[in-house]
Amino acid sequence: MGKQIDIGRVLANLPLFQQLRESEIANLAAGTREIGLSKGRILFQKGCLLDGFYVTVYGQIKLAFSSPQGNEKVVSLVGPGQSFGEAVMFMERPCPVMAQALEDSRLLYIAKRGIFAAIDHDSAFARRLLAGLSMRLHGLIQDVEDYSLHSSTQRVIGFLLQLASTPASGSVICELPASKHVIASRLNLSPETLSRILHSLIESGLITVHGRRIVVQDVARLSRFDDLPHSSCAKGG
Amino acid sequence: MGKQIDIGRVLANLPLFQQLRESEIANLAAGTREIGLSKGRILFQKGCLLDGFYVTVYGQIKLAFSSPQGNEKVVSLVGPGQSFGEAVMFMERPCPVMAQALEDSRLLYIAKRGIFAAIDHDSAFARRLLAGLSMRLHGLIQDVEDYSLHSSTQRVIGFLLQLASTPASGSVICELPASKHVIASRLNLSPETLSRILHSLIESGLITVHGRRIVVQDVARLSRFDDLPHSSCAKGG
DNA sequence: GCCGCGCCTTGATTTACATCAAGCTCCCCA
DNA sequence: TGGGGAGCTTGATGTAAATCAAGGCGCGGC
Repeated sequence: MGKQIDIGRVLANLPLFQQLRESEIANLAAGTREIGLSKGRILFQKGCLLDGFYVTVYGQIKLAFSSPQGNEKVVSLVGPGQSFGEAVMFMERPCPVMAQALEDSRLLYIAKRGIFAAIDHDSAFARRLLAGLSMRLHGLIQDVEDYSLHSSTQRVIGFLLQLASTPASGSVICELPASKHVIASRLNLSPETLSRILHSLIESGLITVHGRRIVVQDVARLSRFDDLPHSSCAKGG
Repeated sequence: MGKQIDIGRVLANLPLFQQLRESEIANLAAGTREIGLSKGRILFQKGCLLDGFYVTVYGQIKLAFSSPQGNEKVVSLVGPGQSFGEAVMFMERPCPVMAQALEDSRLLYIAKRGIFAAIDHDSAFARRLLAGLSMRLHGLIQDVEDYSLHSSTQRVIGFLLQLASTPASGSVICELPASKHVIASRLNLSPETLSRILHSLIESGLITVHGRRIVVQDVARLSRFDDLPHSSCAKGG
Protein backbone atom coordinates (compact mmCIF):
# COMPACT_ATOMS: atom_id res chain seq x y z
CA MET A 1 0.00 0.00 0.00
CA GLY A 2 2.20 2.80 -1.21
CA LYS A 3 5.11 1.99 1.04
CA GLN A 4 7.45 2.90 -1.72
CA ILE A 5 7.68 6.69 -2.07
CA ASP A 6 9.53 8.69 -4.66
CA ILE A 7 12.24 10.25 -2.55
CA GLY A 8 13.28 12.73 -5.19
CA ARG A 9 9.76 14.05 -5.57
CA VAL A 10 9.19 14.36 -1.85
CA LEU A 11 12.47 16.22 -1.43
CA ALA A 12 11.73 18.54 -4.32
CA ASN A 13 8.45 19.56 -2.69
CA LEU A 14 9.96 20.58 0.63
CA PRO A 15 10.19 24.35 1.04
CA LEU A 16 13.87 24.02 1.84
CA PHE A 17 14.69 22.25 -1.42
CA GLN A 18 12.07 23.64 -3.77
CA GLN A 19 14.45 25.84 -5.66
CA LEU A 20 17.31 23.43 -6.03
CA ARG A 21 18.35 22.18 -9.46
CA GLU A 22 17.39 18.67 -10.54
CA SER A 23 20.97 17.55 -10.26
CA GLU A 24 21.27 18.65 -6.66
CA ILE A 25 18.01 16.97 -5.77
CA ALA A 26 19.22 13.76 -7.36
CA ASN A 27 22.42 14.07 -5.40
CA LEU A 28 20.51 14.54 -2.15
CA ALA A 29 18.18 11.69 -2.96
CA ALA A 30 21.14 9.40 -3.43
CA GLY A 31 22.15 10.01 0.17
CA THR A 32 18.65 9.82 1.58
CA ARG A 33 17.22 6.93 3.54
CA GLU A 34 13.59 6.30 4.29
CA ILE A 35 12.65 5.50 7.87
CA GLY A 36 9.40 4.08 9.19
CA LEU A 37 8.70 4.50 12.87
CA SER A 38 5.73 3.17 14.75
CA LYS A 39 4.09 5.12 17.55
CA GLY A 40 6.19 5.30 20.67
CA ARG A 41 9.40 4.22 18.98
CA ILE A 42 12.55 6.20 19.77
CA LEU A 43 14.44 7.57 16.78
CA PHE A 44 17.55 8.62 18.63
CA GLN A 45 18.63 9.28 22.16
CA LYS A 46 20.17 12.34 23.67
CA GLY A 47 23.91 12.21 23.05
CA CYS A 48 23.82 10.80 19.54
CA LEU A 49 25.88 12.26 16.74
CA LEU A 50 24.05 12.89 13.49
CA ASP A 51 25.61 12.60 10.09
CA GLY A 52 22.56 14.07 8.45
CA PHE A 53 19.16 15.38 9.41
CA TYR A 54 15.52 14.31 9.30
CA VAL A 55 12.41 15.39 7.48
CA THR A 56 8.99 14.23 8.58
CA VAL A 57 6.92 12.98 5.65
CA TYR A 58 3.93 12.06 7.76
CA GLY A 59 3.32 11.43 11.43
CA GLN A 60 4.66 13.38 14.35
CA ILE A 61 7.94 13.42 16.23
CA LYS A 62 8.56 14.72 19.71
CA LEU A 63 11.91 16.24 20.66
CA ALA A 64 12.47 16.22 24.39
CA PHE A 65 14.95 16.28 27.24
CA SER A 66 14.84 13.38 29.61
CA SER A 67 16.40 13.80 33.00
CA PRO A 68 17.87 10.82 34.82
CA GLN A 69 15.02 11.09 37.37
CA GLY A 70 12.64 10.24 34.55
CA ASN A 71 11.26 13.74 34.21
CA GLU A 72 10.73 14.79 30.65
CA LYS A 73 10.43 18.14 28.98
CA VAL A 74 9.12 18.39 25.43
CA VAL A 75 11.06 20.93 23.40
CA SER A 76 9.39 20.65 20.05
CA LEU A 77 6.70 18.81 18.11
CA VAL A 78 7.62 18.15 14.51
CA GLY A 79 4.93 17.54 11.91
CA PRO A 80 4.76 16.70 8.20
CA GLY A 81 7.05 18.74 5.99
CA GLN A 82 9.16 19.91 8.91
CA SER A 83 12.76 19.01 9.50
CA PHE A 84 14.94 18.59 12.55
CA GLY A 85 18.51 17.77 13.44
CA GLU A 86 20.16 20.24 11.06
CA ALA A 87 21.82 22.12 13.87
CA VAL A 88 23.23 18.96 15.42
CA MET A 89 24.56 17.94 12.02
CA PHE A 90 26.30 21.27 11.38
CA MET A 91 27.60 21.48 14.90
CA GLU A 92 29.15 18.04 15.00
CA ARG A 93 28.36 17.61 18.68
CA PRO A 94 26.15 15.23 20.60
CA CYS A 95 22.46 15.92 20.25
CA PRO A 96 21.01 17.54 23.38
CA VAL A 97 17.57 15.95 23.00
CA MET A 98 15.95 12.64 22.22
CA ALA A 99 13.44 12.05 19.43
CA GLN A 100 10.39 9.82 19.68
CA ALA A 101 7.43 9.13 17.40
CA LEU A 102 4.09 10.24 18.83
CA GLU A 103 2.29 8.62 15.90
CA ASP A 104 3.22 6.06 13.29
CA SER A 105 5.54 8.14 11.16
CA ARG A 106 7.61 8.11 8.03
CA LEU A 107 10.80 10.13 7.84
CA LEU A 108 13.60 10.84 5.46
CA TYR A 109 17.16 10.89 6.68
CA ILE A 110 19.25 13.11 4.46
CA ALA A 111 22.99 12.62 4.59
CA LYS A 112 25.24 15.57 5.27
CA ARG A 113 27.25 14.88 2.15
CA GLY A 114 24.54 15.90 -0.29
CA ILE A 115 23.66 18.97 1.75
CA PHE A 116 27.24 20.14 1.78
CA ALA A 117 27.48 19.62 -1.95
CA ALA A 118 24.34 21.67 -2.45
CA ILE A 119 25.79 24.43 -0.29
CA ASP A 120 28.92 24.40 -2.41
CA HIS A 121 27.02 24.64 -5.69
CA ASP A 122 24.16 26.92 -4.74
CA SER A 123 24.73 29.78 -2.36
CA ALA A 124 21.04 30.69 -2.39
CA PHE A 125 20.46 27.31 -0.78
CA ALA A 126 23.07 28.12 1.85
CA ARG A 127 21.18 31.33 2.59
CA ARG A 128 17.94 29.44 2.89
CA LEU A 129 19.58 27.12 5.41
CA LEU A 130 20.87 30.10 7.34
CA ALA A 131 17.43 31.69 7.35
CA GLY A 132 15.91 28.41 8.48
CA LEU A 133 18.29 27.99 11.40
CA SER A 134 17.74 31.63 12.29
CA MET A 135 14.00 31.08 12.46
CA ARG A 136 14.58 28.07 14.67
CA LEU A 137 16.70 30.23 16.95
CA HIS A 138 14.00 32.85 16.99
CA GLY A 139 11.42 30.29 18.09
CA LEU A 140 13.64 29.14 20.91
CA ILE A 141 14.19 32.70 22.07
CA GLN A 142 10.44 33.17 22.12
CA ASP A 143 10.19 30.09 24.29
CA VAL A 144 12.79 31.44 26.68
CA GLU A 145 10.89 34.72 26.89
CA ASP A 146 7.71 32.80 27.58
CA TYR A 147 9.23 30.66 30.30
CA SER A 148 10.99 33.59 31.96
CA LEU A 149 8.51 36.41 31.76
CA HIS A 150 5.03 34.99 31.36
CA SER A 151 2.72 33.20 33.78
CA SER A 152 1.29 29.76 33.05
CA THR A 153 -1.97 31.27 31.89
CA GLN A 154 -0.18 33.64 29.55
CA ARG A 155 1.77 30.76 28.07
CA VAL A 156 -1.38 28.76 27.46
CA ILE A 157 -3.08 31.74 25.86
CA GLY A 158 -0.04 32.40 23.71
CA PHE A 159 -0.06 28.81 22.57
CA LEU A 160 -3.75 28.89 21.70
CA LEU A 161 -3.34 32.14 19.79
CA GLN A 162 -0.50 30.58 17.83
CA LEU A 163 -2.67 27.58 16.99
CA ALA A 164 -5.46 29.89 15.90
CA SER A 165 -2.85 31.34 13.61
CA THR A 166 -5.26 33.33 11.46
CA PRO A 167 -4.83 36.34 13.72
CA ALA A 168 -7.39 39.09 13.35
CA SER A 169 -10.36 38.43 15.58
CA GLY A 170 -13.61 36.50 15.80
CA SER A 171 -14.00 32.81 16.56
CA VAL A 172 -11.60 30.10 15.45
CA ILE A 173 -11.59 26.35 15.82
CA CYS A 174 -8.25 24.71 16.38
CA GLU A 175 -6.93 21.33 17.40
CA LEU A 176 -4.22 20.50 19.88
CA PRO A 177 -1.37 18.82 17.98
CA ALA A 178 -0.89 16.23 20.73
CA SER A 179 -2.28 14.95 24.01
CA LYS A 180 -2.74 17.47 26.79
CA HIS A 181 -0.02 15.74 28.72
CA VAL A 182 2.47 16.45 25.93
CA ILE A 183 1.23 19.99 25.38
CA ALA A 184 1.60 20.68 29.08
CA SER A 185 5.21 19.56 29.00
CA ARG A 186 5.85 21.65 25.89
CA LEU A 187 4.53 24.67 27.83
CA ASN A 188 6.52 23.85 30.93
CA LEU A 189 3.65 23.11 33.18
CA SER A 190 2.09 20.09 34.84
CA PRO A 191 -0.91 18.39 33.25
CA GLU A 192 -2.99 19.35 36.27
CA THR A 193 -2.13 23.02 35.87
CA LEU A 194 -2.93 22.98 32.16
CA SER A 195 -6.27 21.42 32.91
CA ARG A 196 -7.11 24.03 35.52
CA ILE A 197 -6.09 26.86 33.23
CA LEU A 198 -8.17 25.61 30.33
CA HIS A 199 -11.12 25.29 32.64
CA SER A 200 -10.68 28.78 33.95
CA LEU A 201 -10.65 30.04 30.36
CA ILE A 202 -13.83 28.06 29.73
CA GLU A 203 -15.48 29.59 32.77
CA SER A 204 -14.54 33.03 31.52
CA GLY A 205 -16.35 32.21 28.30
CA LEU A 206 -13.19 32.61 26.23
CA ILE A 207 -12.97 29.10 24.82
CA THR A 208 -14.78 25.80 24.69
CA VAL A 209 -13.02 22.45 24.71
CA HIS A 210 -14.02 19.05 23.38
CA GLY A 211 -11.12 16.67 23.71
CA ARG A 212 -8.34 18.06 21.55
CA ARG A 213 -10.65 20.40 19.73
CA ILE A 214 -10.72 23.92 21.07
CA VAL A 215 -12.95 26.76 19.95
CA VAL A 216 -11.60 30.21 20.64
CA GLN A 217 -14.71 32.35 20.91
CA ASP A 218 -12.99 35.66 20.32
CA VAL A 219 -9.32 35.81 19.46
CA ALA A 220 -9.04 39.49 20.28
CA ARG A 221 -10.63 39.05 23.69
CA LEU A 222 -8.47 36.04 24.48
CA SER A 223 -5.33 37.95 23.66
CA ARG A 224 -6.48 40.77 25.90
CA PHE A 225 -7.17 38.37 28.80
CA ASP A 226 -3.73 38.78 30.23
CA ASP A 227 -4.28 37.02 33.50
CA LEU A 228 -4.28 40.40 35.21
CA PRO A 229 -6.08 40.35 38.54
CA HIS A 230 -6.20 44.16 38.59
CA SER A 231 -6.09 46.47 35.61
CA SER A 232 -4.64 49.52 37.28
CA CYS A 233 -2.48 50.88 34.49
CA ALA A 234 -3.05 54.52 35.34
CA LYS A 235 0.47 55.47 34.45
CA GLY A 236 1.45 58.40 32.29
CA GLY A 237 -0.09 61.76 32.98
CA MET B 1 44.41 57.63 21.93
CA GLY B 2 44.03 54.83 19.42
CA LYS B 3 40.46 55.66 18.58
CA GLN B 4 41.16 54.77 15.01
CA ILE B 5 41.30 51.01 14.59
CA ASP B 6 42.20 49.04 11.52
CA ILE B 7 38.87 47.47 10.67
CA GLY B 8 40.33 45.03 8.18
CA ARG B 9 42.82 43.69 10.68
CA VAL B 10 40.25 43.33 13.42
CA LEU B 11 37.92 41.48 11.09
CA ALA B 12 40.65 39.20 9.85
CA ASN B 13 41.41 38.14 13.41
CA LEU B 14 37.89 37.09 14.28
CA PRO B 15 37.44 33.31 14.29
CA LEU B 16 34.52 33.65 11.92
CA PHE B 17 36.55 35.47 9.29
CA GLN B 18 40.03 34.08 9.85
CA GLN B 19 40.05 31.93 6.77
CA LEU B 20 38.55 34.39 4.34
CA ARG B 21 40.59 35.70 1.39
CA GLU B 22 42.01 39.19 1.52
CA SER B 23 39.55 40.35 -1.09
CA GLU B 24 36.55 39.20 0.90
CA ILE B 25 37.88 40.83 4.03
CA ALA B 26 38.33 44.07 2.14
CA ASN B 27 34.80 43.75 0.86
CA LEU B 28 33.47 43.22 4.37
CA ALA B 29 35.53 46.07 5.74
CA ALA B 30 34.01 48.40 3.16
CA GLY B 31 30.58 47.72 4.59
CA THR B 32 31.65 47.87 8.21
CA ARG B 33 30.97 50.73 10.59
CA GLU B 34 32.64 51.31 13.91
CA ILE B 35 30.40 52.05 16.88
CA GLY B 36 31.36 53.43 20.27
CA LEU B 37 28.93 52.94 23.10
CA SER B 38 29.28 54.25 26.60
CA LYS B 39 28.12 52.26 29.60
CA GLY B 40 24.37 52.02 29.88
CA ARG B 41 23.68 53.14 26.33
CA ILE B 42 21.14 51.16 24.35
CA LEU B 43 22.33 49.85 20.99
CA PHE B 44 18.96 48.77 19.68
CA GLN B 45 15.53 48.07 21.01
CA LYS B 46 13.41 44.99 20.70
CA GLY B 47 11.58 45.18 17.40
CA CYS B 48 14.38 46.65 15.29
CA LEU B 49 15.31 45.24 11.92
CA LEU B 50 18.99 44.64 11.33
CA ASP B 51 20.68 45.01 8.01
CA GLY B 52 23.88 43.53 9.35
CA PHE B 53 25.24 42.18 12.60
CA TYR B 54 27.58 43.23 15.39
CA VAL B 55 30.94 42.16 16.69
CA THR B 56 32.19 43.30 20.08
CA VAL B 57 35.76 44.58 19.90
CA TYR B 58 35.96 45.46 23.57
CA GLY B 59 33.47 46.01 26.35
CA GLN B 60 30.37 44.04 27.08
CA ILE B 61 26.86 43.97 25.67
CA LYS B 62 23.75 42.63 27.32
CA LEU B 63 20.95 41.11 25.26
CA ALA B 64 17.67 41.08 27.14
CA PHE B 65 13.91 40.98 26.97
CA SER B 66 12.09 43.84 28.56
CA SER B 67 8.48 43.37 29.43
CA PRO B 68 6.10 46.33 29.45
CA GLN B 69 5.89 46.02 33.28
CA GLY B 70 9.56 46.89 33.38
CA ASN B 71 10.71 43.39 34.21
CA GLU B 72 13.84 42.40 32.41
CA LYS B 73 15.36 39.07 31.55
CA VAL B 74 18.97 38.87 30.39
CA VAL B 75 19.37 36.37 27.57
CA SER B 76 23.03 36.70 26.80
CA LEU B 77 26.19 38.56 27.75
CA VAL B 78 28.50 39.14 24.85
CA GLY B 79 32.16 39.95 25.29
CA PRO B 80 35.17 40.82 23.13
CA GLY B 81 35.47 38.81 19.93
CA GLN B 82 31.88 37.61 20.08
CA SER B 83 29.19 38.52 17.63
CA PHE B 84 25.42 38.89 17.80
CA GLY B 85 22.50 39.72 15.58
CA GLU B 86 23.37 37.31 12.77
CA ALA B 87 20.15 35.40 13.18
CA VAL B 88 18.05 38.54 13.09
CA MET B 89 19.87 39.62 9.96
CA PHE B 90 19.32 36.32 8.15
CA MET B 91 15.75 36.07 9.29
CA GLU B 92 14.68 39.52 8.20
CA ARG B 93 12.29 39.88 11.10
CA PRO B 94 12.14 42.21 14.08
CA CYS B 95 14.71 41.51 16.73
CA PRO B 96 13.18 39.81 19.79
CA VAL B 97 15.60 41.39 22.29
CA MET B 98 17.20 44.71 23.11
CA ALA B 99 20.93 45.33 23.35
CA GLN B 100 22.60 47.53 25.94
CA ALA B 101 26.20 48.24 26.85
CA LEU B 102 27.17 47.12 30.35
CA GLU B 103 30.57 48.78 29.96
CA ASP B 104 32.03 51.36 27.64
CA SER B 105 32.28 49.34 24.48
CA ARG B 106 33.43 49.40 20.91
CA LEU B 107 31.62 47.40 18.26
CA LEU B 108 31.75 46.75 14.57
CA TYR B 109 28.59 46.71 12.54
CA ILE B 110 29.04 44.53 9.48
CA ALA B 111 26.61 45.06 6.62
CA LYS B 112 24.70 42.12 5.25
CA ARG B 113 25.89 42.87 1.75
CA GLY B 114 29.49 41.87 2.35
CA ILE B 115 28.47 38.76 4.26
CA PHE B 116 26.23 37.62 1.46
CA ALA B 117 29.00 38.20 -1.04
CA ALA B 118 31.35 36.14 1.07
CA ILE B 119 28.78 33.35 1.25
CA ASP B 120 28.51 33.42 -2.54
CA HIS B 121 32.24 33.23 -3.05
CA ASP B 122 33.30 30.93 -0.28
CA SER B 123 31.09 28.03 0.71
CA ALA B 124 33.42 27.10 3.54
CA PHE B 125 32.51 30.44 5.06
CA ALA B 126 28.82 29.60 4.66
CA ARG B 127 29.44 26.39 6.52
CA ARG B 128 31.21 28.21 9.30
CA LEU B 129 28.20 30.52 9.62
CA LEU B 130 25.91 27.52 9.76
CA ALA B 131 28.05 25.90 12.42
CA GLY B 132 28.07 29.16 14.37
CA LEU B 133 24.31 29.53 14.33
CA SER B 134 23.99 25.88 15.27
CA MET B 135 26.17 26.41 18.30
CA ARG B 136 24.06 29.38 19.28
CA LEU B 137 20.98 27.21 19.01
CA HIS B 138 22.66 24.57 21.12
CA GLY B 139 23.38 27.09 23.85
CA LEU B 140 19.79 28.22 23.88
CA ILE B 141 18.57 24.64 24.12
CA GLN B 142 20.87 24.15 27.08
CA ASP B 143 19.30 27.19 28.68
CA VAL B 144 15.83 25.82 28.11
CA GLU B 145 16.87 22.53 29.68
CA ASP B 146 18.30 24.41 32.62
CA TYR B 147 15.20 26.52 33.17
CA SER B 148 12.83 23.58 32.79
CA LEU B 149 14.55 20.75 34.55
CA HIS B 150 17.02 22.16 37.05
CA SER B 151 16.55 23.90 40.37
CA SER B 152 17.96 27.34 41.11
CA THR B 153 20.89 25.84 42.93
CA GLN B 154 21.66 23.52 40.04
CA ARG B 155 21.58 26.44 37.63
CA VAL B 156 23.98 28.43 39.75
CA ILE B 157 26.33 25.48 40.05
CA GLY B 158 26.14 24.87 36.33
CA PHE B 159 27.01 28.48 35.69
CA LEU B 160 29.98 28.41 38.06
CA LEU B 161 31.26 25.21 36.50
CA GLN B 162 31.03 26.80 33.08
CA LEU B 163 32.99 29.82 34.31
CA ALA B 164 35.60 27.53 35.80
CA SER B 165 35.80 26.11 32.29
CA THR B 166 39.00 24.17 32.82
CA PRO B 167 37.00 21.14 33.90
CA ALA B 168 38.91 18.38 35.61
CA SER B 169 39.02 18.97 39.34
CA GLY B 170 40.82 20.89 42.05
CA SER B 171 40.40 24.58 42.87
CA VAL B 172 39.76 27.31 40.33
CA ILE B 173 39.42 31.07 40.59
CA CYS B 174 36.87 32.69 38.36
CA GLU B 175 35.22 36.06 38.00
CA LEU B 176 31.57 36.84 37.41
CA PRO B 177 31.29 38.56 34.03
CA ALA B 178 28.80 41.12 35.38
CA SER B 179 27.08 42.34 38.54
CA LYS B 180 25.21 39.78 40.58
CA HIS B 181 21.98 41.46 39.64
CA VAL B 182 22.65 40.80 35.95
CA ILE B 183 23.90 37.27 36.54
CA ALA B 184 20.77 36.51 38.54
CA SER B 185 18.59 37.63 35.65
CA ARG B 186 20.66 35.59 33.21
CA LEU B 187 19.99 32.54 35.39
CA ASN B 188 16.31 33.29 35.77
CA LEU B 189 16.33 34.00 39.43
CA SER B 190 15.94 36.98 41.72
CA PRO B 191 19.03 38.71 43.13
CA GLU B 192 17.95 37.66 46.61
CA THR B 193 17.80 34.03 45.63
CA LEU B 194 21.20 34.15 43.96
CA SER B 195 22.67 35.69 47.09
CA ARG B 196 21.16 33.01 49.29
CA ILE B 197 22.35 30.21 47.04
CA LEU B 198 25.90 31.53 46.89
CA HIS B 199 25.91 31.81 50.65
CA SER B 200 24.65 28.29 51.07
CA LEU B 201 27.46 27.10 48.81
CA ILE B 202 29.90 29.07 50.94
CA GLU B 203 28.55 27.49 54.11
CA SER B 204 29.00 24.08 52.55
CA GLY B 205 32.64 24.94 51.98
CA LEU B 206 32.32 24.60 48.23
CA ILE B 207 33.25 28.13 47.23
CA THR B 208 34.41 31.43 48.60
CA VAL B 209 33.26 34.79 47.29
CA HIS B 210 34.90 38.22 47.29
CA GLY B 211 32.79 40.60 45.25
CA ARG B 212 32.77 39.26 41.73
CA ARG B 213 35.68 36.93 42.38
CA ILE B 214 34.72 33.38 43.21
CA VAL B 215 37.02 30.57 44.22
CA VAL B 216 35.70 27.10 43.55
CA GLN B 217 37.43 24.95 46.12
CA ASP B 218 36.88 21.65 44.38
CA VAL B 219 35.29 21.53 40.96
CA ALA B 220 34.51 17.84 41.20
CA ARG B 221 32.83 18.21 44.58
CA LEU B 222 30.81 21.20 43.39
CA SER B 223 29.52 19.32 40.40
CA ARG B 224 28.54 16.45 42.65
CA PHE B 225 26.64 18.78 45.01
CA ASP B 226 23.40 18.34 43.17
CA ASP B 227 21.15 20.02 45.66
CA LEU B 228 19.84 16.59 46.58
CA PRO B 229 18.35 16.47 50.07
CA HIS B 230 18.44 12.65 50.00
CA SER B 231 20.76 10.46 47.96
CA SER B 232 18.65 7.33 47.75
CA CYS B 233 19.66 6.10 44.32
CA ALA B 234 19.58 2.44 45.20
CA LYS B 235 18.36 1.46 41.77
CA GLY B 236 19.80 -1.23 39.58
CA GLY B 237 20.48 -4.67 41.02
C1' DG C 1 38.28 60.93 57.29
C1' DC C 2 33.51 61.10 56.63
C1' DC C 3 29.38 61.07 53.78
C1' DG C 4 26.34 59.15 50.50
C1' DC C 5 24.87 55.82 47.32
C1' DG C 6 24.80 51.45 44.80
C1' DC C 7 24.95 46.87 45.50
C1' DC C 8 24.37 43.24 48.12
C1' DT C 9 22.56 40.62 52.07
C1' DT C 10 19.21 38.88 55.37
C1' DG C 11 14.79 37.85 57.30
C1' DA C 12 9.57 37.58 57.06
C1' DT C 13 5.89 36.76 54.24
C1' DT C 14 3.37 35.48 50.03
C1' DT C 15 2.33 33.00 46.02
C1' DA C 16 2.19 30.38 41.89
C1' DC C 17 2.67 26.16 40.69
C1' DA C 18 3.88 21.23 41.60
C1' DT C 19 2.75 17.19 43.77
C1' DC C 20 -0.20 13.79 45.78
C1' DA C 21 -4.36 11.31 45.68
C1' DA C 22 -8.75 10.08 44.20
C1' DG C 23 -12.37 9.96 40.97
C1' DC C 24 -14.34 10.59 36.40
C1' DT C 25 -15.25 10.03 31.21
C1' DC C 26 -14.67 8.71 26.98
C1' DC C 27 -13.47 5.32 23.90
C1' DC C 28 -11.85 1.00 22.35
C1' DC C 29 -12.81 -3.58 22.09
C1' DA C 30 -15.03 -7.85 23.41
C1' DT D 1 -24.00 -3.78 25.80
C1' DG D 2 -20.63 -3.80 29.18
C1' DG D 3 -15.65 -3.80 31.04
C1' DG D 4 -11.23 -1.83 31.23
C1' DG D 5 -7.92 1.56 30.85
C1' DA D 6 -5.66 5.75 29.29
C1' DG D 7 -6.14 10.40 29.68
C1' DC D 8 -8.16 13.96 31.99
C1' DT D 9 -10.15 16.42 35.98
C1' DT D 10 -10.61 17.99 40.70
C1' DG D 11 -9.45 18.90 45.43
C1' DA D 12 -6.05 19.03 49.33
C1' DT D 13 -1.58 19.88 50.49
C1' DG D 14 3.34 21.10 49.97
C1' DT D 15 7.18 23.95 48.59
C1' DA D 16 10.63 26.54 45.88
C1' DA D 17 11.37 30.79 44.84
C1' DA D 18 9.49 35.65 44.45
C1' DT D 19 8.45 39.63 46.76
C1' DC D 20 8.54 42.90 50.42
C1' DA D 21 11.18 45.34 53.67
C1' DA D 22 15.05 46.65 56.25
C1' DG D 23 19.68 46.91 57.12
C1' DG D 24 24.94 46.54 56.14
C1' DC D 25 29.05 47.07 53.54
C1' DG D 26 32.27 48.88 50.46
C1' DC D 27 33.76 52.46 47.53
C1' DG D 28 34.34 56.85 45.37
C1' DG D 29 33.91 61.80 46.09
C1' DC D 30 34.77 65.73 48.70
